[in-house]
Amino acid sequence: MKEQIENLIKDVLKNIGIIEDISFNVEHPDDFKNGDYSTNIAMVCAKKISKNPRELAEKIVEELNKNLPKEIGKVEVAGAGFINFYLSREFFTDSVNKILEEKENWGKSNLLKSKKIMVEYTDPNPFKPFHIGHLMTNAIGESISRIVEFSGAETIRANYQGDVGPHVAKAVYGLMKFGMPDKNKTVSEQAQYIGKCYSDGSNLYDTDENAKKEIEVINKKIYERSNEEINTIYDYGRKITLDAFEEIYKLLGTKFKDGCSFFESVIAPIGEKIVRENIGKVFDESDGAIVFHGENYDKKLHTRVFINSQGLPTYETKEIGLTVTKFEKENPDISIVVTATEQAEYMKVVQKAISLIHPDLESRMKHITHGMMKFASGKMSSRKGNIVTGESLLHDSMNIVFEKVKDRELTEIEKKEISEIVGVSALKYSILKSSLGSDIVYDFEKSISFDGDSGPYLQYTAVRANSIIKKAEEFNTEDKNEIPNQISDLEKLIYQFPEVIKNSYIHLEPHHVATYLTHLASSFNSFYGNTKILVEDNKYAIYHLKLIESFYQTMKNGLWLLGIETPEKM
RNA sequence: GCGCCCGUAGCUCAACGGAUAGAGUACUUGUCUUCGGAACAAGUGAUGUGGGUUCGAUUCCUGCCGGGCGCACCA
Repeated sequence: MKEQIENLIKDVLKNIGIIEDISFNVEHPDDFKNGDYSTNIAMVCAKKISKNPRELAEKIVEELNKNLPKEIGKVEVAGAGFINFYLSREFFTDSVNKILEEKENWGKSNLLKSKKIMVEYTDPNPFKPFHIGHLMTNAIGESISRIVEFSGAETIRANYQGDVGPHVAKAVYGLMKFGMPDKNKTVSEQAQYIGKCYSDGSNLYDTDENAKKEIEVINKKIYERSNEEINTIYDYGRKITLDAFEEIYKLLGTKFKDGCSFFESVIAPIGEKIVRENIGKVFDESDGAIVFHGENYDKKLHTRVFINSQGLPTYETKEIGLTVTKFEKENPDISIVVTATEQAEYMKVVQKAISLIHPDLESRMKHITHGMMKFASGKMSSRKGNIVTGESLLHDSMNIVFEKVKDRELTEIEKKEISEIVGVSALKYSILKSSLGSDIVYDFEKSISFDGDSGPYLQYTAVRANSIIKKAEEFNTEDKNEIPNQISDLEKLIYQFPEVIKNSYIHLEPHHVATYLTHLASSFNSFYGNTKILVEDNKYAIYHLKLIESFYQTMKNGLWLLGIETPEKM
């Protein structure tokens, strides 16, 4: 529709003798009383041809009115020279029908057709807890994956996990000292125990000289796989913690592509080889280490160490190995990496180094970053008094939802499913509702309050819509097939869904979808609160039901883009 | 010190350079013998600060103030 209006305007400009190539906007005004679309063309042109913008606007409208397509009801001049387009009843009725036809495909586009996009996100480390940062990165990465997928791209979900290095040695040391986890306990409990061994081992490393020495020996043996006992402990701990991550991914709705869970143990030697091959070309020796002088290429970059003076590869080198491996394995058109902002500057340097070795990759690497999660209440401990991890936050959220639905008329299985779906939604929405730039403040109480600006509110609104659709099956709609002349705000919002997704993709910002859905839900609730549908004297019942159904479909598809499921009831 | 990001109602967040800066929450008031009240309707309340560019600036440039992150052998 937007393109159609743009073309109409271009034709008119030609007709009235303005052939200049001028860039102008066609957008949705904030207020529906200013039309469904609006353009600033007259104001942009007026100056160039030194004319009064309002007069020019009048003239353009006069031309437009000569040949108005059926989708446009009327065109008006307003304000300083805006031209406002009001869409017709026919347009809205058609778009409702279109949504009902397209169903789960409603909102999909071909914007990224035949493009392959890899998204790497989450990146937790085996032997360590799944913390809140991982939860954030996962929510954002999953949503971005779904947005590009909906835009027609072949999407590859990838994950990168540090399964070797000092943190692993500390955990293995802890396991040797305090004993292996109880195999009768759940995977999650065993993983928590291993996480505790890591943190205890880490403390000893800092405070106890002997422990430090032992851990360094263990670290070396893990790399070499030279000690039977250590290998057994390592293999078991790695498996348990990875299995625990899988359980979390399942709850969060993430499935990484087979073969695209990359591990540091495999990646590190690949990176090291590349760096060593490029010493003297890209990398230099300095104080016994191999470094990259970023500032030689761009004043805003800095120097980073790629191989330390003991000859060991650093994270920078591994990143090179990872990037090259990704492109060799899947050859994506674009490779997106999602991490916290603290890695922003580091990544710029690494990507510069990579693009010197592989110039063709420069424009295909994208890094998007997000802030940290802070807590409104200041309480950093979970309900059980432990440090809040991503996993504990998730379970606390689900438990609170469970308490809320405890007394409802639902089966135990339904209650459990609902707590999972709604608990995840509360967290994800809190993360995804803001733009990615700065830190977010997480208010635990607010996110599960179910009011207004929350994931559960959106789900609740969808459930209400679904409920009335179900109820309508037993309602006699005969002779209730008139179409109202008046166009509701709900209709004016609903057809914009594909444009919102496009906008979200262009900026790689999921919050546009979240903001839109909240606006949409409030518009639905307003419609619902003011319109009696299943009553005998509603001659518009059939159309109203269609409208509600198209709302439900839009909300469901929109929530999916945020990685949130829509429950049947709650 | 240098670089990157950010300062919007009491609080948490929106606003492709456009119209009267929108929501939620909190507070005040009203609606309803509910097609799921976890609702609807109304009111109060904001662009850190000084310049500049523009027909038009929360948005772009710049000075200052205030926060976050990063700046060589951690990941």
